[in-house]
Formats: sequence, C-alpha cells, structure tokens
Amino acid sequence: MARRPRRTFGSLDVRSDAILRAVIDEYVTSATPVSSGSLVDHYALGVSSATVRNTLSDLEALGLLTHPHTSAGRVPTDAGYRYYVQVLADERSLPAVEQRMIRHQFGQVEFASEHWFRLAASTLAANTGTAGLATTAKPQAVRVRRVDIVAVQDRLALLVVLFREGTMKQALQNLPEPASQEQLDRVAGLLNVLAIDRTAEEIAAALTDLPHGEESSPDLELLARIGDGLVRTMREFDATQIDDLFSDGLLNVMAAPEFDRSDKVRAVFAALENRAYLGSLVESVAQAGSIQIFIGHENGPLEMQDVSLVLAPYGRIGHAVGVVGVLGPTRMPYSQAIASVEFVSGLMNELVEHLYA
Amino acid sequence: MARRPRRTFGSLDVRSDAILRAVIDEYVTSATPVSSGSLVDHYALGVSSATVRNTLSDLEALGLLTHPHTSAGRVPTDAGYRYYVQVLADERSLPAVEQRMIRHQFGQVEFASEHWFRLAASTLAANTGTAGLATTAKPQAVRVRRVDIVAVQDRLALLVVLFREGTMKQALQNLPEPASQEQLDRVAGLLNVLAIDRTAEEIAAALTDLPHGEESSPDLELLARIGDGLVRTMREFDATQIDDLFSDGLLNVMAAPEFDRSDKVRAVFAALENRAYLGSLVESVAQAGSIQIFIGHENGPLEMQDVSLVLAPYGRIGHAVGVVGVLGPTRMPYSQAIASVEFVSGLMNELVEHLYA
DNA sequence: GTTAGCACTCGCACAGTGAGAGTGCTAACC
DNA sequence: GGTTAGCACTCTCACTGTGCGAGTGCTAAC
Repeated sequence: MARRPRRTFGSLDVRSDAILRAVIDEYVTSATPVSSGSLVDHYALGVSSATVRNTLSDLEALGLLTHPHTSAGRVPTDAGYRYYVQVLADERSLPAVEQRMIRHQFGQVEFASEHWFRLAASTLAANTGTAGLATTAKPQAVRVRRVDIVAVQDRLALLVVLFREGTMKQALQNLPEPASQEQLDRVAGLLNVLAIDRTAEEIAAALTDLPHGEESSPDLELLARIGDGLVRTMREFDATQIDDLFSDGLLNVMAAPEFDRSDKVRAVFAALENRAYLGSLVESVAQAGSIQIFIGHENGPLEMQDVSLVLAPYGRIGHAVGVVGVLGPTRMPYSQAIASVEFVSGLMNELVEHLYA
Repeated sequence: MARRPRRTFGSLDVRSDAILRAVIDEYVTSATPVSSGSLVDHYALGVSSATVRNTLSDLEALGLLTHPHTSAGRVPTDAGYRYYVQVLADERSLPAVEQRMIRHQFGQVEFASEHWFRLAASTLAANTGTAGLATTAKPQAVRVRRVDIVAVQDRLALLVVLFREGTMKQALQNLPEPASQEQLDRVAGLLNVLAIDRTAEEIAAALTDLPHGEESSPDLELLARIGDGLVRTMREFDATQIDDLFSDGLLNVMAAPEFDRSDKVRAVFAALENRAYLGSLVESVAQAGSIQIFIGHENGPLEMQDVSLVLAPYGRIGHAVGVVGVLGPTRMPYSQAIASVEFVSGLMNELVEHLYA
C-alpha cells in the first residue's frame, strides 16, 4: 500500500516538533485552547513555560497555530494539522487486540455485502469517535453477468441485472403490449446471449445490429425494447459516482463542542447530501489509490471548512472501487483515524478479493 | 378513506375557538409567543385586547395554552395542538394546482419504486416545510414469486428472490462444495417448484419433507442447503418492521428556531435512528388504516417530545403496507401537513394499486 | 359581558466591574 | 546565545445592576 509522503514540509527543529505535537494532542482531547503552562505540566518538555511561549509564538508566525485572543492559549490551524499528519503523526497501526476484535465482528456478520458496509461505517465511528462512512464498490463500466426478466403485470416487467463486478440493479420496464412469462423467458435467453460480458455501449451496438421491420418477430421487437431499458439502466449506473453511502456515528460529530450551534451541524449535513462533492472526493481517492486526508479549508465547499475527512479506497483499482473513511471536526484524532481507516480498508480489500477473485 | 373523528373534546364557544385558532396560526408562522394585542391587530375578532386576554387566560386554565413568563404572550401546549387538529383545523384538501403539479412530477419520474419513495418524501418536505418521510411497502408475510441462483464463486452463490408483493431480496449463500451454474440452475428449478406462492413457514415445512440420507442426491442436498438460506432470508424480512426509510428535508427541521441548540437536533436524529420506535409507529398507523397524528409528548421517547409526526398508511391493508408522512417541530402547520400527507398517501395508493392489481 | 386604564411583573439588552488566565516582554542568568 | 524568572498588560468571562419595553392581570366604569 502506498504510504503518504513524509516531510514534504521542511522539518522544524526537534523541540518545535515536540511542542506542536503536544499542542495538537492536547487540543484534540480537551477542545480548549492550550496554554504554555498546561504543556509544561502535562508533557515532559524539559524547559520552562517561558521557553515554550517563545516556541509557540514562532509556530504561530509560521502559521501552524493561532490565538483566539491575547489572553488565550494556542489552537492549531489547518496548516498545523496538515503538518501533523504529514510529519508528526506516529504511523502506528491498530493494536493487535482491536484488529482481532474487528476481524471477529466481520466474521460474525451475515455473508451479505450490505452488512459489511454498515459494519465498516460503525466500526470506524466507534473506533475514532467520529462519523464513519462507507460507499459500495462502484465499478467503472459494468459488464453483464446475467439478466432476468419477470412479469409483474400484463404490460410491466421487472428487469434484474447481475453484473460481473458483483453488484446488481433492478428496473421496471413498460412493455408495448402484454407479454407472458414464457415469452419474457425466451427474450431473456436472447438478451443474455447478446449482453453477457458486455458493457452498456457494447450492448447498445449489438442492439442496432438486430434485424428490423420485415425480418423482425414479436420476440425481437420485445428484445429491442427491453434491451434499450437495460442499456439505459446500465448507463445510468455507470454515470453514478456513489451508488450507496452508509454512514454511522453522525451523532458523534454533532456532539462535538464545535457543533453546539445547530447551524454548524446543518452545514455538515448539507454538505453530506451534496453527492456531487462527495463523488469528486471518492474519485480523487480512487485515483490516488491510497489514503487521503482533507483538512478543513482544503475542502472546497464553504460549509465543510470545519470538518476533516480521512478516506481510503478499497477494491481493485481501475475496476471496482469503493471508499471507506471517517468524517469529523478538524479537531480530530488523526493518528487514530488513519490507523483505523487503513485497517478497515485493508479488511474490505480482503473481503472483495475473496468474493470476486 | 377513514376520516379523523371530530369533536372528541367537548367543543368550546365560538370565540374561544376563534382565538385559539388565531393563536396557533400566528405562533406557527412567527415562532414567538402571541400577545393579545397582536391578535386584535391581525385577526378580525371584533373585541378588545382586554376581552381577548380574558379568553386567553380561560384557555390557559383549560391547559390549551401556556405562558413562558408573566410578561410574555401565549404559546400553545401539546393539548392545544391536539384540540386544533381534532376540532379546529379546516379539512381542506390540497389546491388543485398543487395536486396537478405533484401528479405531474410522479409521472415524470422513472418507473421504479425507489424514485417514488424519494419523490414522496421530498414532495412532502417541500410542501410543508418540514421533513418528509416514506417507508417502502412492507408485506406482512411474503410469498415467493420466483427465485434465481447465480454462481458468484466456486462455493458462493447469490440468491435473488422476487416476492409476489413486488419487493425483492438478495442474499449471498455459502455452499458446502463447489457447484456449477448448470447445477445451480437445476436446483433453482426445483426450489421454484417447491417455493412458489409460499411463505417462509410453508417452505420450511416443505423442506423437511424432502428425502434424506440414502435416497438423497447432490442436487437435493444443495436444494436443502439453499432452501434453508431462502427461509432464513424470508424470516428475517418478515420480522423487519421498516425495510427502507426515505427522508428528505431534515435540514428544514434543523433550521427551525426551536432547534437552534444542536443537542435538540441530536435528540431528533437519535430518535429517527431508533428503528424500533419508528417501527411501532408504522405498525400503529397501519393498524389504524388512516392518517394519524402524534404530537410532542404523545411520542413515547423523551427525545421526541419536541416533535410531531403526521403519518398515513398506503398500500393494501393486511397485505403490504407502507407509510408516508412528515416530521417537524410541534409548532407545525398541521392543516397543510394533513392535506399534503393525505394527498400523497392517496397517490401512493393509486400507484401501488396500478402496479400490483 | 365588555372595555379602558393602570399597576405590576418579568425578561432582555446593556454597561460596568473584578477576577483570572495567559501572553509578551525585559532583564538577569548560566 | 539560549533560557528563565518576573511582571505588566490584555482580554475574556461571569456576575451584577439598571432601565426599558412588552404584556399581562386586575379593577372599576360603561
């Protein structure tokens, strides 16, 4: 797995690093501005509070910390967090005990993918105290594995399509005239021959090659009609960025003190409903092929400038890719989040490999 | 459609009714306590503010209004709202223009039920300024229409079950030993014969009648195994109260001034994730067979005492029933909500009738 | 039964105050 | 030269007091 690059920033001296790390660790747990005094009290820095103050003001000059007001402690800036995740965060992985527990839970769960996504989201939420997210693995351009057509009513059929990539879609389809289940079965046989292992565009091409007019038959007419429905359904699916999004622990995020006013929370929810933005994130994570971190203002939408995301892809790059991750306030336990997300995405990888090997 | 009963309360005199209605109408739009002065200004009551004050204090004595503090206007109590919806709300239906607009939108939408639920929820949200809710139509005890079995991997099959009631389920199924798609097709043929038109319990019974041991064959073994999986899936589905819940406009609710502090909002969301309670509501609405209104403290869970729900069933009672409705602050435009919910549930009824006639 | 008038209550916004926290600076120290 | 003690300074926060305005509740007159 690709590792995030280290030291893209010029590194600071050892003491500055230690103090910045201490400020962030402290602020992440306390949610209140950190004073020089509390740092010397709680961290073995080996220097006096005056020296710490000097360093703090250097860090502030570098834009890594700020000051709500003169007589307040320091608070990390987005740049501070960025430096932290790039340079300072210890690249620990999840403790073996937790790994076993999570593995066990996944083993317990019904062998159905929907449960896995829910479990991934809730595991991440529980492990990081933030909101956990999981999208289904979305193939780039699906290929048909099998098509079924079921009569629902005289002139209404249900199309059930199973894709090679392991997902499925259903769609209701109007029929020009009444058709029996027998006829639909015949047509399904034809459609399968024509569609199996093919993408939407390939099926569309094959459909245009069908005989028209004189040479046609009722079955062929119906085939053309239902084939069109199939192609439409597949194109729609191909165009979707996020097929399904599971989330858990949104209440965790709402409980954070930075979201005490409900308009802040509202902003987060509004952003989460903004599938276009989420889709673009998923795409960039899939492109990168490794864990990605989006901190505060690095998120485009104004309403998401107070939150951070830690997202990792799973699945087979260039084939079917989904994303798991967490969403929380910028004041988030990044080390913990990174370790958890990396572990869970690895686990999802294994599951997908196992399923569609 | 059953109408809600009128005058279960003893009715008040005409003026009291008029004043209570005015207080509620005013409070619903303004969200601030209503004073006697503003009532005489904005409503043609034909009496002075002193008289209004007398009536207001009578209504308060009856428990229909309260007083945040001495020098504040009146606010309706839950009992006041209850009286309003039982006695005072004009039973208007949605204006013909809006009805046509909504019908048109439903006509536009892809012929797939998921879209209808989303549309129902968003229509209700937009029409009432609250949150719209829609559950899928959940049959009581499903009967099989058709089963398909698809090989996913050597020892893994995907079970796709379509129910008579128009819904479907899929489940992954481990196999004891590798099976080809041909074998699975044979087994699917057997399983269909055994399962069609039957409930979970009937299928379970039929499976126990299968020959065992000596008389058995590989196909029969596999049939028993997959049949068990089918029964398990169906039982699980039967036990589910709410299969799928669509919501829209939760942001509307968060924007209401009574939810300015995020802990209030959190309470609402927590309650919404409480599927057990929602399931019980759905059941009681389905039982009643007509629109039901739950106001503030009438909701059991503490965290929902600040919200009201207006819910109506749709579908075929005793067969497959879903619920549509709205969720908002107790300070909700009830007349509007009732009219919208009744119209949309009627519409969903038509759609369901049309589909599964 | 209705209304005018008025005293009374209470919340709210505002200003003022003191305490406490924490910084930033300076000068001494090692 | 880096480090530190000491101290003045700043700013927020919690608390208090005050005046204003809104709106009621009561009473006496109509």
